[in-house]
Amino acid sequence: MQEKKKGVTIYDLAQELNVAPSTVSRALKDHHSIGKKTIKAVKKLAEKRGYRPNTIASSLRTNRSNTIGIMVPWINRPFISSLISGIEKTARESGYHTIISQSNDNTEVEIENLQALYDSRVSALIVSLAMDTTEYHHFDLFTDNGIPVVFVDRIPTIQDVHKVHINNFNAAFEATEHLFEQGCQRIAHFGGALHQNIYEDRRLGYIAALRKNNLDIDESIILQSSSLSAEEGTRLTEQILDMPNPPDGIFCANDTAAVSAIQCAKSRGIKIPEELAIIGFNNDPICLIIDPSLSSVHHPAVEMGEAAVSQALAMLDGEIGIEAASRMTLNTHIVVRKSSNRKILLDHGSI
Amino acid sequence: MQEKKKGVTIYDLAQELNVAPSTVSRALKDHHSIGKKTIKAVKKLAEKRGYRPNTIASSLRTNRSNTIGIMVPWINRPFISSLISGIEKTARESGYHTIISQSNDNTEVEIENLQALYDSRVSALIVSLAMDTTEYHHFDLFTDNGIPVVFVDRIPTIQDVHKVHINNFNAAFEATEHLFEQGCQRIAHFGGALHQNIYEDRRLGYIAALRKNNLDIDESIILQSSSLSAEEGTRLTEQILDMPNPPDGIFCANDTAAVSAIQCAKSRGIKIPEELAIIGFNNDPICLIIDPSLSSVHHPAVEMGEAAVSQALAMLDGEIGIEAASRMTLNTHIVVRKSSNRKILLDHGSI
DNA sequence: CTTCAAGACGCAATCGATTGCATGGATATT
DNA sequence: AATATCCATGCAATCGATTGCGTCTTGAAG
Repeated sequence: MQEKKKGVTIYDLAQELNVAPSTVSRALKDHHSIGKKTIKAVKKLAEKRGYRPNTIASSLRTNRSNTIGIMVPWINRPFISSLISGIEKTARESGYHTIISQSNDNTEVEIENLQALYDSRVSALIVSLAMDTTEYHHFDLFTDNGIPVVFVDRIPTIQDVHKVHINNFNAAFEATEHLFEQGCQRIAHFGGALHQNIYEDRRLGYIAALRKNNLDIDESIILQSSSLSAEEGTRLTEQILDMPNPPDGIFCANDTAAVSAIQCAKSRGIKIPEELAIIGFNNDPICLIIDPSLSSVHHPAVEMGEAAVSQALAMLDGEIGIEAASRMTLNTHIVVRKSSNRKILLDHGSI
Repeated sequence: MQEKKKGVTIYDLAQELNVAPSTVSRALKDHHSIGKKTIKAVKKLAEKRGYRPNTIASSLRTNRSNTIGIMVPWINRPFISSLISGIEKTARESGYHTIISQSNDNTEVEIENLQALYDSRVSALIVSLAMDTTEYHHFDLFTDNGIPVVFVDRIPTIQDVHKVHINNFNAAFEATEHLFEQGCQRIAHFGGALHQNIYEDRRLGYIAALRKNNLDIDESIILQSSSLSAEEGTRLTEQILDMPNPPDGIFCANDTAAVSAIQCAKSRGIKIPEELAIIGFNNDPICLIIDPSLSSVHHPAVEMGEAAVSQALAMLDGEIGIEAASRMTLNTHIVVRKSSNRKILLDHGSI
């Protein structure tokens, strides 16, 4: 009964069956050149002895770790954890493990942890950049060594990389135009750090929507925050509500700050959406919790994770060149809820 | 400039420096028996050639993967993603990687993925059980082979395992008593699957609090739900509000369902907390979003992750026997917010 | 000048699985 | 019956790093 602490290896099985380890190895994976009875015997004994393959040894020999590395700013954010969930699920279904690392939105930590991910020889890497990352040479280690790198959501501004993202420009355009259609004439924007293209694109989409509908573009109500945290949302909201001519709509680049905006406006007795219509971004669960419920742009987190893994695997299979660049753009749609619904709409889905 | 696709190894460095690979290996880790100039030369060349250790080879040789496996029901839940965040951070600081797997609350998936985690020879395993897991033999693979297993939050009912958890009984007791102190005389309870000890303990703590304060124990307002989802929360709330003598307080075993209860009660025009006081469990971010803000039991997710890693590492270091059983119980405290605050309190922290 | 010791480094086995090539036996072909 | 063919399996190198032990150099002590 006393199990060997070292675990069962193919050598143990080979010895017990009087065959070569190579035969055991082949038998376990139904190699055609191994006899049927041998295969059966090997598998039976493997089962009996509780044999489990040592993927470390296998990885060393084959030079394939079957592991996908993830680098994200934070794990415990609704969007990111859903993204990871999608990655893990898809990876597992394809026989890959998922190894995870967070940068805490700090480029230096990102660099450090990327090295560790490389050291463990991940088969592919999926990345959402730290907020302050503006240089990308730390990814050369991977690309130079033929390891696929797929960027998701927060992607580099350079061209020759593989990306999975949404069309932030269009999404922002639609969200802003939605506010206009609801009668807003003076729409503010709360954005994030502009060197992150997602925030830059959202800003541009917002501006384009204003232009198209002949609304003034007033820089004093186009605000940026490096974190778009709840506190920042409150601060920005107070700032615009204190203005002599406050806006009648806000397009906010995330839901966290949008919720703060709702709470702040409510506390001032401002009616939402009548006096101030608000739409957020991400379609986080809190959209349904806040009262009035928050309209938002649906951000397909799980699907993005799945798509990123698909891209990575396609590169590993040689279907897409690693040196090449690819781009996969997923669809978003706005979800109209009470915070922006001034008219009775029968529309894009609601609560 | 053309990098070898295979990457630089200690053999490459050894050859270039005319020393043995063993010398390079030792030099890279400052082995005392290697001369200072040699060490310097090796490190310099390693840097120059962009050498990165192959942890797979190292793991095979040393039989130590420096990887901690995580098995959780879902990644994208506030509590779990914070737990993972704590695990990843602590593990990384100790030189360990984190490999992640989700069971989708399904025992069969849990078993399957655990095998894969074993195959990759994780150094230790941290687990929060699937909702329907009631047998634990699939963990024998690890314990029989000397791999530390630490259970977190959703832990087995058996004794001889290592656990990190909170005192659910006490937490529930305090939460329930808090409602009593606020004047509630008929307190309902929404619980989870009772074969999961966390829900059983919360139920027992609730009952004990009723007993202590001489309140009736009415089974008709002690409800269970296997998921405690938002939908289930709504259903249970409607059920009790439809009763001829509805309760004046609810202690709910998670925040998701508690939020539904608030929304459902509000929609019926019931005043919270005056007519119905509610307290949840977990202290999820949504507690601050819902109006009125939700009182809850603070569940130290990140700290639990840290503690679990500490336990696992202590076992790896031999400070704690692997066969033995240990238990680490973290403190909770109730956070009183508007949903249960009938009196003006100066208390355990608030919004 | 000899001896001993410490310091510095190399040799070769090892971890477990994989795989190209070789080999032995059985079956089939003429 | 002899040769060709195929099937099943074994041999041994390999992946990259680690490590016990042996060897050689050099400086110091006697």
